[in-house]
Amino acid sequence: MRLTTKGRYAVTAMADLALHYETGLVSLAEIAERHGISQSYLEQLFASLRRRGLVDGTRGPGGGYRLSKPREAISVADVIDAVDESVDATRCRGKRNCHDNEGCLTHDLWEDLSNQIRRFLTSVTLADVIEKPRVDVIAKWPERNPEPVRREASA
Amino acid sequence: MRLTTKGRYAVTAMADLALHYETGLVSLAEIAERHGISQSYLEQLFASLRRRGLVDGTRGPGGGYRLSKPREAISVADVIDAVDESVDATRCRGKRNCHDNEGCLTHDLWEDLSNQIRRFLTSVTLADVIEKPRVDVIAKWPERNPEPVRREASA
DNA sequence: ACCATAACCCAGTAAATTACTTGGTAACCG
DNA sequence: CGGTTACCAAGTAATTTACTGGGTTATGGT
Repeated sequence: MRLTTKGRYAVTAMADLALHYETGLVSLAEIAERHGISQSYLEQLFASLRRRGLVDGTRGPGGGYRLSKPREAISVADVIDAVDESVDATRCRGKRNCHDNEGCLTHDLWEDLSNQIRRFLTSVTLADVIEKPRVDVIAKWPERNPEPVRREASA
Repeated sequence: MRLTTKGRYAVTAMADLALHYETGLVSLAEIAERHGISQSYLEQLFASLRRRGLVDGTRGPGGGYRLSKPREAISVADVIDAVDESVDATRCRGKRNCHDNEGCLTHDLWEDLSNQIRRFLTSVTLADVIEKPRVDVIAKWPERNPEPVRREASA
């Protein structure tokens, strides 16, 4: 399972682009400055984002980056996938060969967890990120067993 | 966000204990053998699990470990917490000082993600893990925006 | 009493990954 | 034509993970 500073930086930078969508192009120098991220590191991340078609770059003075799609059309999952490779929680990367060429005892668990995470990150767009009403409210799901330990399953 | 082999090993080992709950004590040698995990590494993990009161150990010949509570009373989150420290996805570990001593642009997002993950892992017990009907079914939530990018919200 | 077995404990290390640096080239604008 | 910015490739420092080694302590069997 991969979810590190790299992915966080990428989402932060993309959120920045989303915020300044009308302003026009945003340079990496600005983003680096605003969020305290190494500019060269950002360049690497944007190389990936560009390859995935999430941003367009323009060179020369006054150049910079902009989102290649509307803010509502880019999910956080898209961004993380681009730089982080995957949010897969299984060891076998989906193939069911974790132990002795068959699924390990916990394979299904990690697969399910991966699906949950993916479902959540896919449901949140850059537009959601930059408008402040907590996305937790947006993505609210019924809580079934918030405290499974201390009580009988009454439902 | 931390969710690595360490946590997976721990959950696998605990699931093994859950499976052999009636049999009595299970030695680390058995677990190591069955799942291809280094025994010394397991010892470290079980030190943490013991400190958290999730398992009881018995020394001497015929000794080993057993769950200190019923299988239904131990969640996957308990296990991962014990060895992995946290499944917190934020950089600031919950404190809102990610950038310039205030919450960064994406703080809420990671906090919400952490809550989602926690909610899921808390809802799955060791009993769920070892009985095969996919826990995905158990923890099934209504899908709101499975593919937000490519279609209108028709629901 | 003794020995084998297992938990228990501490500290070190190899491998992998992440985060970042350095040093360039290519397009664009005035 | 010179400065600015994206774009590209490779190397390195720091951190973390996964694992090893060398012990001590409790217990059960003979």
